[in-house]
Amino acid sequence: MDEIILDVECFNLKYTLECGQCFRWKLLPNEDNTYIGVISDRVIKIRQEKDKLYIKSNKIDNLESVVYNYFDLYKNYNDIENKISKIDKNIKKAVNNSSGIRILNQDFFETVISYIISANNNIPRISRSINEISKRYGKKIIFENNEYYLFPTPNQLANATEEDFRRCGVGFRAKYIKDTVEQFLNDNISYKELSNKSTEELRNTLLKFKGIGPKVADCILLFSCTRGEVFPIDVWVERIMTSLYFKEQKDNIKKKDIIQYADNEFKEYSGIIQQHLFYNVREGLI
DNA sequence: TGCCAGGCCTTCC
DNA sequence: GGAAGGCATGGC
Repeated sequence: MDEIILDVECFNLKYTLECGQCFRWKLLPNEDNTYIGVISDRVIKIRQEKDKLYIKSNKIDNLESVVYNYFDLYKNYNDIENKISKIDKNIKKAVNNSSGIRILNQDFFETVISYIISANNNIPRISRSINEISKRYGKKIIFENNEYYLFPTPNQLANATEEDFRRCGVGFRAKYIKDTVEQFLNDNISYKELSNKSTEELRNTLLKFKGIGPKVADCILLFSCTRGEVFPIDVWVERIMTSLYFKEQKDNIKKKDIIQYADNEFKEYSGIIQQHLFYNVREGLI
């Protein structure tokens, strides 16, 4: 099997895949810092040693550009981390703890469904549900004698019922998923067309789907639409932002106030800062 | 047992 | 437009 080797800078595979923005990558036991997962139409096995990535796949054509795009390797994160470290001492500390996190560019439809599932849910169960949906409806790929499944297209999910989704463990979100799949099919939604919209327009489009509220919309915008200026606020980020920046008013702080703070202070780097904060607070580092 | 999980929808004011 | 209550399910 061919393997490609890429030089990278300011990149940490572990932090990037374990900071909660994606749900399907699996750390292989008995292999050092090696992950296996799916990017668009192929299975990827990837390992990092210092500033080198070692990558294998069932599909070798365009592999380099697919990996570059997915892991956002075209961008200079040294510059970004230097800039945001100057914002304040909290950010500096967080970035120092998790240097090398990158914002992934994930598939739009998969991200929409994944984050609908994420609402009021926990990460292990989110992963199980997404894997179950892929296994039942996605294309099977054999790689190194194991079976993997692509995330299904809207067409592949066209005949799945609400009850079918419920069997994948998504609970009350089944009807939201069913509804969203129907909208994708009826309106023939393609990311290519949506990508021309402004962030505000695109958010409003997403908010029309059942099961997508402000937080889920912002995650979709950040993790699959290259909108780095959004600042998704979940319970963890709300907690840490309140304790870091709103200590005096902690009893009546609103999400609106936190978003305004991020807009003013973090600006176009809100998204990457949010990921550092999320990783740090969940790992108990700050 | 009761509470929580990367919130959102519906109902009611 | 804003505040409550309900929601599937599994882990702790």
